[in-house]
Amino acid sequence: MGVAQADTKTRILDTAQELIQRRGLNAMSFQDLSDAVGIRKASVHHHFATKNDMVASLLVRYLENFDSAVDRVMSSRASGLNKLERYCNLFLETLQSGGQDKVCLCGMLIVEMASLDDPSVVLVRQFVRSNGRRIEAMLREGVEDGSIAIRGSVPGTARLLLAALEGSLLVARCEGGPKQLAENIAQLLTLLKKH
Amino acid sequence: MGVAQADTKTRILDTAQELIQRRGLNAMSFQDLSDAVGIRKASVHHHFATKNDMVASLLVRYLENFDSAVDRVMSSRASGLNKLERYCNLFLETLQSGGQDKVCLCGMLIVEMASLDDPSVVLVRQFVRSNGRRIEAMLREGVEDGSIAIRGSVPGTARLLLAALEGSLLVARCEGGPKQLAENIAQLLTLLKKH
DNA sequence: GTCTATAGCGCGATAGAC
DNA sequence: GTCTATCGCGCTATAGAC
Repeated sequence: MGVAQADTKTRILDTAQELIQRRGLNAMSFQDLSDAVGIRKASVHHHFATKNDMVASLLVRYLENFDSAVDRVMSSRASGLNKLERYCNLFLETLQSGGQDKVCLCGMLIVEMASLDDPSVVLVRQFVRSNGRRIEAMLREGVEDGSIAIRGSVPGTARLLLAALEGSLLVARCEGGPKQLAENIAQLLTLLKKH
Repeated sequence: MGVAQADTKTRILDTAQELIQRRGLNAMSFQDLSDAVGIRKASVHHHFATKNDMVASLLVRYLENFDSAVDRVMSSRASGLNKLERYCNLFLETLQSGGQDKVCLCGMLIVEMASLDDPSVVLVRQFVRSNGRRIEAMLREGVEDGSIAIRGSVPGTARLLLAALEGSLLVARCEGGPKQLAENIAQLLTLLKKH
């Protein structure tokens, strides 16, 4: 068998994710997917009956992958601050992976939330809540191990941090690119570091 | 003459801004505008030949209005921190004005930048650069008058602040609403306040 | 400045052969 | 699982009467 090519369903999802993160949900069509994957539009519909089904599948996969990546960061032996730094770098990888100009899939879909149907809306909200909670956990660890000093509440700081990361992804792609995002992350960590 | 109704062009722009901030550029059509304003689609085209012309006009007006609002904030006699607080509240007003669920027009258009043509792209970039510079000015004032203490560079802090505001607008509309945004702003100011 | 009417296209989605 | 073909709709944009 040798190295198998990713199955069609996966290739469709990969392409869809790339296009949505770059252009947005409403600027991506089944025709775009069909062109990129190299099959016909009707064949795309065979794998995903409707556009909303596709987005929902995409979100499930994205949340799983992101969660796994965060698991890996959190299960390391590093300090709270160090874990947080590696968590922030997940967003940097998002911007850089594939081509450029990508934002967080959920950041994009929050903006286009009015175009989403029921299952997808819930999943986007879940991403925000889940990441908020995990940032909280890292902050608490950092406070306990002495690597982080926060002003204000832990949940408040966590929510601000997530918002700052999503916003930095946005702004970076119109001014400064990955280098700008890296600077924003460094600045964020400076604010949290215990001096 | 009494109280004149806003002219048609203005009413079209008002509606377009509302719809774009709520749903996105690609989810707003000339038909939507025509329905909301109460004239026919062709009449909308009389005022704005193409969609891109309309977005460009909208951005020019938005940048002017936002700049004026920032002028008013900056020309007051308040401390640097106080000015910054009032500046942040401009974003809170954005979310609350009209209906709800609105994000910054430029935040929305950064996300949909791939769908923009030349004049509009430049204007969105200009918004980011201009606001970055003005936040820098307020930070410097605050450092001088002793109301603000920053860690890291002034330009770095300014860029992070703008990104955090844009991101907070996004996240707030999917979790927590205006109350959440207000909390994020309070948290931001806490980080900057000299203790 | 507003209207009716329509061109021309791309979209999401479906039917049915292979 | 992929294909050809097509439906029905909404979109941006234009032509031309009033």
